[in-house]
Amino acid sequence: MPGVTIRDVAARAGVSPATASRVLSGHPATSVLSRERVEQAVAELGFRPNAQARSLRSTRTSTIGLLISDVRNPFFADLAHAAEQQALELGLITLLANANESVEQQNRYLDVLLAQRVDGLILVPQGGDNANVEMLASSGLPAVFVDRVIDDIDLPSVTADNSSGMGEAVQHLAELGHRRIGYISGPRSASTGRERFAAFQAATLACGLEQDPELVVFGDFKAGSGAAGARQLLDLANAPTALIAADGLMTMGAVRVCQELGIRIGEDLSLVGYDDIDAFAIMRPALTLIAQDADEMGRTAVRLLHQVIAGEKPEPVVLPTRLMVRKSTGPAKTGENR
Amino acid sequence: MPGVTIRDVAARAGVSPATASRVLSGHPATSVLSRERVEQAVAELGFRPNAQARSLRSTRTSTIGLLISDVRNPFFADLAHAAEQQALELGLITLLANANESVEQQNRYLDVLLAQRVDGLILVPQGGDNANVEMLASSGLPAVFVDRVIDDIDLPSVTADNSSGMGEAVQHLAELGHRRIGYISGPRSASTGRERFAAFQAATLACGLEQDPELVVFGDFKAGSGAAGARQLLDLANAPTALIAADGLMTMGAVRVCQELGIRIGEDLSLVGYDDIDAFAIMRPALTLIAQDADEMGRTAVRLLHQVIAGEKPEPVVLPTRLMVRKSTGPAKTGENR
DNA sequence: CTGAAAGCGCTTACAG
DNA sequence: CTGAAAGCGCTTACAG
Repeated sequence: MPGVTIRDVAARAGVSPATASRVLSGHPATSVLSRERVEQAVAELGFRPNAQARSLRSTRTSTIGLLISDVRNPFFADLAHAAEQQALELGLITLLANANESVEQQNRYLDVLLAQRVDGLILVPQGGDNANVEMLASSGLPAVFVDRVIDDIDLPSVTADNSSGMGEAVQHLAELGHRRIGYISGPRSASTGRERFAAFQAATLACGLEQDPELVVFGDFKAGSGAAGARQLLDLANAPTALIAADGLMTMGAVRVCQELGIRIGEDLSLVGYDDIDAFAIMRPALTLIAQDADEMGRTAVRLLHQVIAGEKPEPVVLPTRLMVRKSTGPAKTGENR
Repeated sequence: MPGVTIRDVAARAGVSPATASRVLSGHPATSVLSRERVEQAVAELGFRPNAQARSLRSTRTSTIGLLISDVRNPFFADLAHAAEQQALELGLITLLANANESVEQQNRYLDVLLAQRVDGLILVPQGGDNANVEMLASSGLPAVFVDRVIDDIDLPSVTADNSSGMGEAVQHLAELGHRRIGYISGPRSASTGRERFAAFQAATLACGLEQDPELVVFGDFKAGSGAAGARQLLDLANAPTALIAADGLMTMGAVRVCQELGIRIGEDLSLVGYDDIDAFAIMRPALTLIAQDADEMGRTAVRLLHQVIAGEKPEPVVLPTRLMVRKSTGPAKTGENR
């Protein structure tokens, strides 16, 4: 393939490069004879069109970028998988990029993806320096937000209702008699971090639970911060009887700490996780959690992007979240805290 | 950005496109004055170089492709993350593609990645139709295999020692008194599937365990097949007292089935998983497993590819695997099988 | 249905 | 240090 160009193909087929190009791109104005000859030449030469040159001319790549915040987070892995399958159905190829929960890295990939001239971009925006995202939005390149959103940037989006599932979770714990609920929050820089936290505060207020600021600790959506947060909350002189973590990885960290500390989840402490991850189903006790549909979110993002590419301006989509009650939540221990 | 080209920048800076290009690409032969002017023009215009055009001319993209077999498999997610970080350190940007354990999809992405003219490619090859991979190998594009390998294709590779960890696992179970070990194998189309299975057979033979073909079932490295396999093995009239699954996802499936069946892992049944996944550490009982270092594998793959790009021909690397004994394995139940 | 020609946006010897 | 010019590999009006 190296060095085989469309002129080689054309020469071998005895046609002009223009005709070869038409055959290759399925243009209707080609004769059967040309088609046969060109196709044979392509096969013989092992010709592989140079996408760079092609899209330089035609300005389409049939490729979309999907910039997620963390491949290692099962939620995003699921989302990416579903998005990619949906894209395939629409004839689009997905190039995945991993921001690794870092704005700097996000911005770097943003540059690359734009430079590669993807036809569109699906973005889980990081918080922080939005200059590049603003540039993206104003560049006219079809783009949509998924999962997270940046407030002042007007792009179609698919997000989850970060409020209802959280509300159900708090109410569930309140009904079990918990008064002091510890909260391991996502970062304030992410819309999901802010919204879930706001929902937590609103719900604890509505249920008349304690509003002690000590009960809230901020993490970064990674496991380490969930572990650190759990440790800090459980070390409190007046420790909470229940914990909610605001994403899957932080939940993992919290579970690990409980195990290290010998705390029996579901008995000594109630724990509500976030995201319906396989690992949470096989844990014993199985984890009560706030579920969102990662697959649907990924598929919807691609569909929205497809509409944007087609020139439409789709409305924002908000997907439901819901509490799945399993075995990690139980009645609050009255009297002493463990 | 749309429409802003290097000539616009040059015009605004009062220099030729050639000079603008030199400044942009850090060519030494530029005056301070030109540099300043061009940089200012770039900033004012929000110019973003077109990577397509650039690499069409220079034939380098500073981009590598990483084609993995399943994003949702934590092993590959970890590997991808580590590879990407290592690539960044070497100034390379990673475009991730997900074959989804399908040759067809792999081949499709292979086409795209080649068409995008990545500077190199890291590939977890699927089994089946190798035509495209052969083409890749003979195309001269720098490429390396990671995790899996295709026998007759001579490409540098980094793999794990699929034999030693498996050997330890079988021996461990034998020492606990297990005579009938069920094995949930990966597909024969993958080198890892074949090698682990061969190691299992060799080890059971060496330990003098039963060689009943009924004890082996073949899956596809996905959770569903692990579940189906476990169910089939546990339904046997003469069911095994221990199970080994050949990858992380199939292990997850097997665990799920045990739980559904009310089988107590570590007591009624010993279970050895594959891959050192977070979920397996927080399970109760914590899972005994065969661990390989996904991070190191990802990093090594990038390093090898980097060498290939530099014109070297690196030796294959084989990383160790090892048994981590935790709580899911115990003495074989004598007498009745549950 | 086909070909000659121009051009997509850059980079790079070649002169100076 | 700089510019004019050619060219990377395609595609696409424009004529015919």
